[in-house]
Amino acid sequence: MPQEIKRERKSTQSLMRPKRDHWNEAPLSPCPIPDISDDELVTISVRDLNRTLKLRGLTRDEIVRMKQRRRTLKNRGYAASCRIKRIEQKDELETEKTQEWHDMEALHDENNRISDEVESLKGKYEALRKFALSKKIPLPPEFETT
Amino acid sequence: MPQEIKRERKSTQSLMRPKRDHWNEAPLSPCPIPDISDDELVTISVRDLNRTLKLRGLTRDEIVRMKQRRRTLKNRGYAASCRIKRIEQKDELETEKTQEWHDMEALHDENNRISDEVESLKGKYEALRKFALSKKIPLPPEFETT
DNA sequence: ATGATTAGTAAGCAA
DNA sequence: TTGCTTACTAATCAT
Repeated sequence: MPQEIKRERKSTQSLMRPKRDHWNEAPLSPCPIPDISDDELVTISVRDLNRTLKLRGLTRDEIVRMKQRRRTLKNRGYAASCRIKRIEQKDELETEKTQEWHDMEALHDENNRISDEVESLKGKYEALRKFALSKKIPLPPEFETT
Repeated sequence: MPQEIKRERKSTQSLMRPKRDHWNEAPLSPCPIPDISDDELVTISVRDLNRTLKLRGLTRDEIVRMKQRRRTLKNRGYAASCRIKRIEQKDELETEKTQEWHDMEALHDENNRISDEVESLKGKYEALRKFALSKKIPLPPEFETT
């Protein structure tokens, strides 16, 4: 039973991303030319980088590796900001949630306040009605019910 | 200026594999010993795995690599469920948020309803009071104000 | 040993 | 080419 193999360099139609298998891949190649710090390498413009590489007389292969290293360093930064963005969005959601919770509480309080007012008014109204009745005043029909 | 701090990978040495040109080259020898599928390798118990490996007469180094591959495959699964968990939690937060939004709307409606009731009662009370006054009935002090 | 989580890496997509 | 997002790996931590 053969293992699942290899690395599909050009998976054309697959909607799903191919599973990577690092076991069949080459190890990382170290920075070919120390002399340019990583900070510089990611910061420098493409144009300046090319010029610098030419000036130092690097071979084609070394140039390719420098380019790759640049890409890798950039990717490192992208990944980091992607993670930061993710947790920020999560924090944002949680903040909004607690805010809504507070708003809800306020609405509940307001609700209770108004409900009390309703009760109070009902009592007042009823008291007035009873007072009128006690004075033997015939009330119009709209005041007959509680 | 110091480079950014990179986390040390201690056991790189033992994982070193022969160099291979980056892409488009047949793998020299698949690291894991075929004959045991990845599915089996992650599923099987440690005890059974050890027994199987012994039976097949693998070298110490091969055994170590099989163990490492097992760990790697497990890690792959852990990472996957970690990602799933993350998006599930996000979905959960969003669901709760929309739920709270609906609850808020309901509370607002209820609030308006009760406010209307208050207005209605105030009107009724005032009407009754005016009616009483029109009948020249002296009202007790608690009914004097609106 | 197992499971979870993190940073780093490359693939693939989008602009 | 650049930036972002994803799956995967190894390291690290906790159990």
